[in-house]
Amino acid sequence: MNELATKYNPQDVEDKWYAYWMEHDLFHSVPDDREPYTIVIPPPNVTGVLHMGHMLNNTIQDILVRRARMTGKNACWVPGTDHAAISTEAKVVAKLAAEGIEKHSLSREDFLRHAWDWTDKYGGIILKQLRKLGASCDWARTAFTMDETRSKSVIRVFCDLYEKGLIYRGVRMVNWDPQALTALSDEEVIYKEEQSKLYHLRYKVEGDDRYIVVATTRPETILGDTAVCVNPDDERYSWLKGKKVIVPLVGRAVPIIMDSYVEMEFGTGCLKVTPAHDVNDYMLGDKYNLPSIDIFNDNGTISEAGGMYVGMDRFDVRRKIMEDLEAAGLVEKVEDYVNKVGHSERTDAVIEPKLSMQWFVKMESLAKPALKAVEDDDIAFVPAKFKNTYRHWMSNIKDWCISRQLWWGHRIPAYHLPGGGYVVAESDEEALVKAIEKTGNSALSLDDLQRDPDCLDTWFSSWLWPISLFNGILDPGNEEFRYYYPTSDLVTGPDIIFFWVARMIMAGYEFVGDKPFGNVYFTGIVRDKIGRKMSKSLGNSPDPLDLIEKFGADGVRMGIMLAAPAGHDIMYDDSLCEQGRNFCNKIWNSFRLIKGWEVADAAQPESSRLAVEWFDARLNATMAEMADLMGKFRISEALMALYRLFWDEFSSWYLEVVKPAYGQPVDKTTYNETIRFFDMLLRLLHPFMPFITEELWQHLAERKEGESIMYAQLPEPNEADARLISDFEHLKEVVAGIRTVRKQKQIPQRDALELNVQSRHDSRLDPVIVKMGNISSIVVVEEKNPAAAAFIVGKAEYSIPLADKVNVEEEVAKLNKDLDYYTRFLAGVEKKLSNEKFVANAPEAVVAVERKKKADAEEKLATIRASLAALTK
RNA sequence: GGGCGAUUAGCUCAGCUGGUUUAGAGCGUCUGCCUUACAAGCAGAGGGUCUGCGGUUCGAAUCCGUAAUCGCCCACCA
Repeated sequence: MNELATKYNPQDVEDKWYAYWMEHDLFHSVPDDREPYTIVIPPPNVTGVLHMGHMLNNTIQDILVRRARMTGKNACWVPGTDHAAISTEAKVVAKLAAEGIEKHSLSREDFLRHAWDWTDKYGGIILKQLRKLGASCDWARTAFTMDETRSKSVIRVFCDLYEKGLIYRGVRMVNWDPQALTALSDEEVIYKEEQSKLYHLRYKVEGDDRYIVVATTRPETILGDTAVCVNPDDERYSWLKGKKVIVPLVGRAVPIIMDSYVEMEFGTGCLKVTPAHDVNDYMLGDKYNLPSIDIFNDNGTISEAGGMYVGMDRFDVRRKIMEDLEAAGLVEKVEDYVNKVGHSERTDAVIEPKLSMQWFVKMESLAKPALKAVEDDDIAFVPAKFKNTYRHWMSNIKDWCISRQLWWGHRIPAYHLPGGGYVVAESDEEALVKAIEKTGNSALSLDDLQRDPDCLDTWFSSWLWPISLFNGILDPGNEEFRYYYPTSDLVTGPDIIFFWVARMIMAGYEFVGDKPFGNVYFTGIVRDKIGRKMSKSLGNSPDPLDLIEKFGADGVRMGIMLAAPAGHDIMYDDSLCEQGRNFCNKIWNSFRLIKGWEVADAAQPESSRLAVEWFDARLNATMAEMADLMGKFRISEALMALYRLFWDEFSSWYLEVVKPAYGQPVDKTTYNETIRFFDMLLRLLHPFMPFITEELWQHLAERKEGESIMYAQLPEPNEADARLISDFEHLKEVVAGIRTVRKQKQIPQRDALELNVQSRHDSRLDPVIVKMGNISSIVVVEEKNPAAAAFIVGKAEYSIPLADKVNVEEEVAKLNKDLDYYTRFLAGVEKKLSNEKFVANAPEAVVAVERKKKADAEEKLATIRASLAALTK
């Protein structure tokens, strides 16, 4: 088998095994008697490409799913994509624009045809990329938020909520994206701190030669001013009561209103009121019945209503109007000012608050059971700290603006009637029936009904995902839904806790009456080495596919997982992947070693028998530790435990002990046990590193066609012999001591040495010491041989007689160092024990530990003193 | 403005209800080694007054208070 390359080459195996798994349909799940384990993928944007965040997220899901499969569960990981209304529509609009086609020069139907073409062309690339990663998704179940079942589910839910009175339509101040030309929900607005200016403008008082100064960050909106507001308690302005001021440049006289909303300390204490373009001003306008002048077109240019600068962009106007105000002597001063500006999450355009007719969902009643479920840990958040964030949002929840002025998405199933009013229905036919019923006009035809032009927020389909994937909205009694729902774990980023997680929980209780999942694992955000978020614009995000090419999928998975505790951001660096790749190589070479052995019908050496016994215990201990850690979603710690088991215990110790001398065969018993261990290690590794483990597992024994490590089971660990494990730890130190002596005295490994030992309690593992240290014999001595190099392990002193090679002074110095250390250590323990309060108050067990420490230290000191005496007599 | 979280070795992090021989791991660093599985490796070594200050306690990285720094979330001061 040593014709195998000395280096593992992932490219030779990855695609091969993925194809094998697919060919044998190993990812597919159907309901059966086993316990289900279900994960639904957070659907990536249909036209997106894989980035580091997906990489982390999907690696975790694959680990959970593969492990579940290997512990006897019926694991089902459902993949799919999201239509991503705004961002997909934006991409299509941009593509059309590049071809010289304006969106609105097309009919809705033609535009949608282009959008579907685009989706067919670029859609699902990301799912193909996930295969490179090894994702064991049940591809036969691949869904799309705009496929038939999901679309019908969305419409059904809309109608249901409408019937329940939880959906309403009305004119409200909403977040307007002037680039995407649509309303957004509050969650889709990202506030960014920006360096801007605070402009102090002079408003002349009507019929007076005085003026007042108003501070604003948005001078262009004076075109829509319909009042100026001051605090009623502000004595500086009490003289203004009942007066009017003239809006600069515009020349409109507007009233002074007085409201305690205005902070006297801020700016000049005078607030200009533009009800159409600011949420608070809207509130004031409402309260004081002010006119509202909408000065913007939908695209952010000045409208006719603005009266000046018509057609100019809002930011150009800001510059221009300041010039004009300056020229007119109406600018008091301009200050630097840092404020927060809302940007569209999808297009990054600066949000414009805008009054418009939109559809909303009343959230309060939906939030109640969803909040309780998380409070009660019926749905567990990992890490739990996100409960705080969730609680806060849920208990201050606002109505959800669900309409978007887009064409790409689920069209709102509302039909406007000729004489005003509307009906909501799941189909055109039903709408007509309802319309006739409502109007009493039996002559109505479909042509008389105007379907509402708006689409629904993307998240209005995503929040149904765990339900609609199993057709639980349209057919809640179906077998699959009853089997797979509620799903087990959800793995996602904390950035979509409100967008998605919270809403799925609400949907679960509202539409099914049960939670959508049991645990939510929040991943960290992948950052670069210096802590910056990975982003396209910074160019600091590696392409995951390049990494897979370079380090292998297993190496990348391993590397990224080593650094990823739940909820902690991860600092990505290529060295992590290198570590993963190196580990693959280590596994590969261990395999080469074992497969290179010749097997003989010989007696098993005692050292090998002991090593087998020990490693069996070690393996079981780690299996138990991993099960515990995985149960707590401490995945990276479980992986680290396994990494160390394989590398430090199995490769560095077990294999070195049982490895036959060069050219010698290995006995059959040891060989079989070694294969058994390797098989079990591969199983443990498989969820983390699916490809290399499949490759080696297939080589390890004859396998039937279609057989796979994917379904090799992980047994419950046995009770591990803790005593044997700790004895072996002692042994490792002894061997290390021998190695140190060899190194210091420049004695090659091939020269056998005698080992002396004093005050030792156990000789059970001596054959292993003999083999690992190349020891000719272990001799128990009463007194230290002065011509021997010594070292202490635990309470025992070991020494290697070396005659002339030993420098007595050095040995004495070494012993004195130990003497000093343990003397001080003993002093510390004695101090504790002589403290009456400690002995009186500390638990008995703790005191006993200290007494044991004291006794051990005294015994050790006695040994050291005796050796020193022997050396210096 | 409110809240939450963090601060432990050069880096990334464990350290769970205070008491595991005077704080652990991985990576990196340094020193030897091309030893017949693996230099993507092997054998070793060094490295921390647990962010500062105060408190509680027989005992504090761990609990409390406080300050600083960083991060995140929420909020209608233009």
